[in-house]
Order: sequence, then C-alpha cells, then structure tokens
Amino acid sequence: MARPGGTSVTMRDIAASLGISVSAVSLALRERPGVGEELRRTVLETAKRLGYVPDRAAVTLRTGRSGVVGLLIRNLRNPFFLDVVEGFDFECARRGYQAMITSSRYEVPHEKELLEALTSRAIDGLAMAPIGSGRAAGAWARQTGKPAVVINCSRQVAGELSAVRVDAAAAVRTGTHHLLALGHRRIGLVTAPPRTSPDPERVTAFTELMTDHGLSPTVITTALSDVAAVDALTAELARPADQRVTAVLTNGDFIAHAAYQAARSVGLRVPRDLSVIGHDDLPTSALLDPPLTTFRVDRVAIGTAAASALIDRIEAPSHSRLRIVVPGEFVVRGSTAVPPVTE
Amino acid sequence: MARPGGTSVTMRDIAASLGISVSAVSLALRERPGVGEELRRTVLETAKRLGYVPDRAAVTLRTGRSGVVGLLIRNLRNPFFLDVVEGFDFECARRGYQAMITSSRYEVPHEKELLEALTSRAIDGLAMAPIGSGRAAGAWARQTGKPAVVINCSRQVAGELSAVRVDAAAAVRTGTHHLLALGHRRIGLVTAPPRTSPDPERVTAFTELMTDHGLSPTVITTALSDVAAVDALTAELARPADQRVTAVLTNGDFIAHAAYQAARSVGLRVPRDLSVIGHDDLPTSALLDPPLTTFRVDRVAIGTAAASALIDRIEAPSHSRLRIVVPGEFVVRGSTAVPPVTE
DNA sequence: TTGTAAGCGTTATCAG
DNA sequence: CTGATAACGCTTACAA
Repeated sequence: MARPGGTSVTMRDIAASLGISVSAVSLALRERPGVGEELRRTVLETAKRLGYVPDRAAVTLRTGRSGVVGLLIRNLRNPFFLDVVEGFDFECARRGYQAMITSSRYEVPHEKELLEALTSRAIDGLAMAPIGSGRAAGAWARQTGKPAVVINCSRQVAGELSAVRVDAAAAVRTGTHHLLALGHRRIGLVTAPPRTSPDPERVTAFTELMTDHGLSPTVITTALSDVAAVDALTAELARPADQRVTAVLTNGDFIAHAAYQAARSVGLRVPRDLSVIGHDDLPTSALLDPPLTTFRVDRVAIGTAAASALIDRIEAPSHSRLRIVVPGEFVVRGSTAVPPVTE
Repeated sequence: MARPGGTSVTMRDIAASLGISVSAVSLALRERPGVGEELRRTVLETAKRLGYVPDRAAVTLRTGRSGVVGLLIRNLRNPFFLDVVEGFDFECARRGYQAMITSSRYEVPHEKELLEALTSRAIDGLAMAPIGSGRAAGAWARQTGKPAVVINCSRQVAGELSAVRVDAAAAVRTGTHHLLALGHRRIGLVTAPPRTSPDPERVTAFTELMTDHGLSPTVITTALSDVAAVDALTAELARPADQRVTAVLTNGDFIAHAAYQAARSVGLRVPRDLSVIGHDDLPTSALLDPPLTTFRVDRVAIGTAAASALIDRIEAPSHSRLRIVVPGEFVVRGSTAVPPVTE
C-alpha cells in the first residue's frame, strides 16, 4: 500500500471518520483493554467498511516485530524440500506469521547475501537448511539475538539452536545392512563435498559399518544437483565390472533418480547390474522403473515442526531449544536385488 | 535488528561516529549526488566496519516501496511449481528484490487472506497462479494500483495484467491428435472443477476436436490434489471395459502419476489397457514405469519471465503489459500405445 | 475511558 | 555540498 495510486486507508482515516483519536482506534483494533465495547464494535465495523489494511512496515518499525519468519533452503530444486516448504508455510499461516522462503542454491556467497537480506527485513526468526556445517545459522542467531532452527544439518553444530532432522545415519545403516544381506560387497555412498555436506554423519556411519564387515567403503563425492550427480555416477559406473560398485546409497530420491539415469546411460540395468537405495520416498518413487527402494520420511512434518519450534521460541524466548528427529521407515521395492555374478 | 538484544546499528550511529549529519550519511550510502567523493568513501567504510544493515521497514514506511514481490501459487505441492518458484526467486534476487512465496492450497478463502497479508506487507508487485478465473489478481491490481502478473491462467481474464502461460490448449490438441492417430476413440480429459480451473481453454479445445471427429468427449472432473485425482480416475477406470476411456490426457505429470496409480489399483496396465499423456515433463517422468508421454515445458523460464515482467512494470509503470507464451514440446515415450481390442 | 505526544529509522525538502 | 527538520503509520506511556 502507501504511496502511488492505491489510496490506502490508515488509522487516521478511521479516527477522523469517527471523530475520535488514533490511539483509541489502535486500542480498539487490537482488542486491548482501555476502550468501550460499543466503541470497539463501531471501530471494527468502519475499519472493515473503509477497507482498512494495517501497514506492517509501520508496525514493524514501531514494535521491532515483523511477523515474518525466514526459511532459507539450500536447494529448492530438490523435491524433498517442496513438502517441507508447504508444511512450513502452512504452520506459519496457521499461527499468524508469513514465511519468507528463499533458496541459496548451494552457493555459499548467495547464502550469506540472503541472510543479510532477511536480516534487514527484520524477520522474527529463521529456519534454515544450511549449505555446509550450519555454522552460519548459529552466527546469525548470535548476531541478531533472534531464534533460529536448523533443518537437516549436522548434529554437532546447532549448539544453541533448535534442530529438526531425519536420522540420516540410521537410514544409511539400515540401507547398508539391507545391501550386505543381499550379498553386495562393493557399495557406494553418494555424498556432497565435505564443505557443503550437511550430514557428515552419513559418511561416518557408512564407513564404520563397512569396515566392521571387513569391506572397503566407496564414497562417491558430487555436488548435489541432478546433472552433477549423473556425471559423477556415470564416471563410477563406467569402470570395469569387477571394480565398480554393485550398489549405491544416495542421500535423497532426487539423487537416486540421477543414479537411474547414469546407469541407463552406460547400459546398466537397475537392479540387475546396480542396486539403488534412495531416501525420502518422493511421490514418484513408487512409480519409477523399477520402483525405488528408499527410506520414507514425513517431509511435511519436518516443515511444520520447524515452523512450530521456531514460533514457540519467538513467542516465548525462554522456551528451551528442541531437538526433533522426524521418524522414517525403510521401504523395500524393486531397485535392490542380489548383486550381479560377474566376478 | 531492532528491539531485543541484537543491538542494531543505524544511520545515526554512523553519523555520530563521523561527526556528520544523518542526511549526509543517507545520501552517501545511496550513491546520490550531494556529497563529496571522499566523504562518501569514509561513510561507506565505517558503515561496513560498524556492520550497518539498513532497516527495510523504515525504508518501506518512508518510500512506500518494500523491495518485496509476492508470488502466490495455487498449489505448492505440484512439483511443476518448484521450478517456477526457483526461477522466480532467482530472477528477483538478480534484480535486487526479495520474493515472498506462499501457497493458497486451492482454497479460495485462504487465497483471499494471503492476498490481504501480502498487501499489508506492502509488496511492490504480485505474481499469481490464481485458483480459478484469476479475477482476484485483477481486483488486487486495481485496488492497490500495483502491477500484477498472472501465471498459467485463463486467457480471457487478465485484462490489464501481464500474463505468462504455457499454451495448454495447443498441448491438448497435440495430445488428442496423437491418441486419435493411435486409434483411440474413448478419450478422457482430466480437469479441475469449473470454479477452480485455471484453463477452461483446455476443455474447449478438447471438446471441439473430439466433436469434429464425431466422437464424444469424456471430461473427468476432479480436484487437483493427487489423492482426489486417484479417486476420480479409479472411479472412471472401474467402469466396464467397453465403456471406460482407453486414454487420458492430464493437465500435469503430477496428475498423470495419479493416473498410473489409479490404473494400478484396478489392475489395468499402462499403456496396454490405458494410455496416459501428461504435461510438464517433470524430471522423474522419463524414469517412470512406463516412461511418460508428455508435453515438455521450461518451468524455470516461466518463473523468470514472470519475475522479469513484473519487475519491469514496477520500475517503469508505463511499461505495457506483456503476454508471454512459454513454448513447449511434445515428447512421446512409453505411456501411449494403441488401444486395447476389447470391443 | 479517551486524547496527546513521542518516537521507531529512513528519506526528502529546504535553508544555510 | 551539508545539516536541520518534517513526515511515513503505527504503538505506547502518560496526561486529562
């Protein structure tokens, strides 16, 4: 509203039209004591009649609270985050907040810029799926004195922050066990480069488990965009049959799809030549050819939990920080099978 | 920022620390004439040193421009919009704006609420994939005097507005021709209920084409959530083999997936018993079982085009309204085949 | 119960 | 080229 054209109605207009003072209007509108019941009704009614819409910029400036919370996602292209965003947006709306959602696109400098932009917009709190370790979130919280919650980020970080995450390490263990039981020995784990990886725990869990079984773990490092992942996986799969992995674990169905593409591009078949395990259970995963074995997680719940935890802390700063682990469930479909017998 | 804890640095602090006036600081910071080059550099430098972040609420209040543009999506669960959002967010960032993205979840009252919320936040412009006819967008633009652009919405609406859309009617025609050529006679078109449908043109085009061929069109009406679509399609497919459709056209791969599920649930096979045509070509569509025949569209381009058109009009209100049709491409895969010979 | 006035951080107008 | 000063719309002491 404001300036050009859109002749906005302000409290002053209401006050003038009723011959009372602005503060009376303010009090009446916000259901605060200090104003007669009858007058309040009149005010409410004329406000509606005049089409009054409060100017949040003014409120923000005055109160220091904007009613906006930020949601900074590291990669909005990953369908995983779709439902997270939806859940977050929904919960915010339910509790009277607006979400400001944006994507850092796995670019650290851009993440920094966005953080600053959000700060200058006086967000009341921040939820963030950080690019790397998540230190940025902690720094932001310290610097602004406002609550932050991290989503799917390394456990040790966080510090003072609330955190919502899926148990990625457990998922890796379950998947690895499944593959070992099928007879696989050369298993690959797809992960992001250390600096940008949100969950080093996956690698640790995987490495430990493989080592325990006397096997050497293959860690396939790639940027987590679909094209980069296809390239990295194609490179791995192009190796001789007795050296390349016979199964891969990915950190998301999104990347599992890339594994399908890579396999296809070098003429391998899933699951005959390559077993694939995803993580997320996207709506399409059951419809793929073959249906994807994956780890189902309630993505909407992640979003609502993050929003809820964040808003709790905004409204009661004493609220202790939360550590929420959203449960998941391993679902076995057609993309995993016994390894090929090429050796 | 602002009140609690986070001791924010204001222009006053910079001015005080330099022993000059606030207005000099303002001028210097915004690269405006009226301040010496040397002083400007000093100001810029101390601003950075002190960690100054401008308070957008104050700027907004003063100037009436927030630097925020709204993006109101009718259904954020549809992966189609993922890339649109990403493109929009990207273009906004590139041009120095913040996007405020939210989902009306196909609920008209919620759409209205959100529109009001965005208005009270003084967005500089609005992009909207409206629920029904898109009249709401026009009304908003008229009422606020600010530019709006509609995304994928009925052609006749729009009026004064810029519009970005895919040529859905053309896609329907192409798909229908493809099915007719394969020999299908009972073809179903999946569409949203009239009140919420964004593109009645699809139905018109389909009906006309079928009638021209002396065939009677089947229009399957359903709410466009995955579960609702599965139900509606299951009901259609449960009919006797000589009555039910042998092919369906959907308005999105998202809904085509629902057709796969529905077919599966009543024991029909795609494409042997049912041909399916989607629209969008989502990343997963080529990996489905069977790979989906669909209409590819550059979704990111829709987002960037919308943002670009919107920001153009914000910055030059004289800018004439744009009608952008993002091109698409029909891609034939494995989900369409000759009809079954059950008659 | 109601009105008055100050002030949030910024920009813009207008003197010096 | 620089510095007071008012104003944007709202909230909140405090005074009537």
